[in-house]
Amino acid sequence: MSKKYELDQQIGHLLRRATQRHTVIFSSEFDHLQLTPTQFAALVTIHQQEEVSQNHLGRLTAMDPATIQGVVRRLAKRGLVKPGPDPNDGRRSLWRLSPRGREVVKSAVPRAAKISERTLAPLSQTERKKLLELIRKIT
Amino acid sequence: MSKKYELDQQIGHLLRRATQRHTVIFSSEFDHLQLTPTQFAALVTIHQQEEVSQNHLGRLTAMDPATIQGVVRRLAKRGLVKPGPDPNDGRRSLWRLSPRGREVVKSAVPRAAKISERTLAPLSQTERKKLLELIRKIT
DNA sequence: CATCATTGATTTGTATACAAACAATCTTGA
DNA sequence: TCAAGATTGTTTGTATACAAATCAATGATG
Repeated sequence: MSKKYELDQQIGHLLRRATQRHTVIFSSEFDHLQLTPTQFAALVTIHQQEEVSQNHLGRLTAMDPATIQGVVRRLAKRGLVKPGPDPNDGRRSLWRLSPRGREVVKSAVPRAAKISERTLAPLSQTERKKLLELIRKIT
Repeated sequence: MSKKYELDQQIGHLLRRATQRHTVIFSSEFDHLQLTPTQFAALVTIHQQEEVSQNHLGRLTAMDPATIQGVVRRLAKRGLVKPGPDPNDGRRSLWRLSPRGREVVKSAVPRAAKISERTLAPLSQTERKKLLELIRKIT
């Protein structure tokens, strides 16, 4: 006797639904800054690295070369990041935050914490810890 | 003293990473059928409903009207689903599986179970249950 | 040092994902 | 019954996401 296939019990579907809810929360907090989750991830990571090549940035933020290319291009168009040459490697461009980019990161980080908080709001402190631990294991 | 902002400790980033890994597993199992996760979700749901309108299908699978439109259109182009008129509502089209669509679902469901299994492989049985329970809570 | 594999970045094509605006149709309430 | 509001589905535009092909530049190896 085969069990019925239930979408709501499949990890893939649940991941998708949870991501959707998180995205809604993210947009509501970042509405004024007009930043997407991936754009924010890229900005914060450039901030932490000071200076980083495009593909390396992609690896640090889990985006493939084609994806990070688009993200960086849009951030550059808005003047939040600036490219510079790599004296040791003619293929690379090294990306840095512009002054405006630094401002944005500064005002964004506290909001980002709030987003994680709101996303995990249905859970107790113990459950939050457990969830992060378990998700990390299947990553 | 402010703690450093760590991408790897944010629920949003972890959800994204876990989804990426799941997608890779999904693709490897469904390579021969050339089905995406959302396409499969739509097919299974039509199968369970026998007959369903486009927007309702979208709600059942957590896709907005614009997204489900594209998914259904691609499935229809491949002859896996067929539209019919709704005698009670001139706006609706009622979608059903084609014979070929039923075959695909039949061969796909066991593979889908395997995908969930592989995705959760790093976890014990207890942990799997716990993870599904916790993710469901933040959905 | 010449060759060949590797890496960095871009481009094209396909597939979600969703906001916003729209036309057609249906439902409801005064 | 009829006007107002809601629902169904489409279209446009923007933003991931990734495969695959390509080109330029670097690195490794004999």
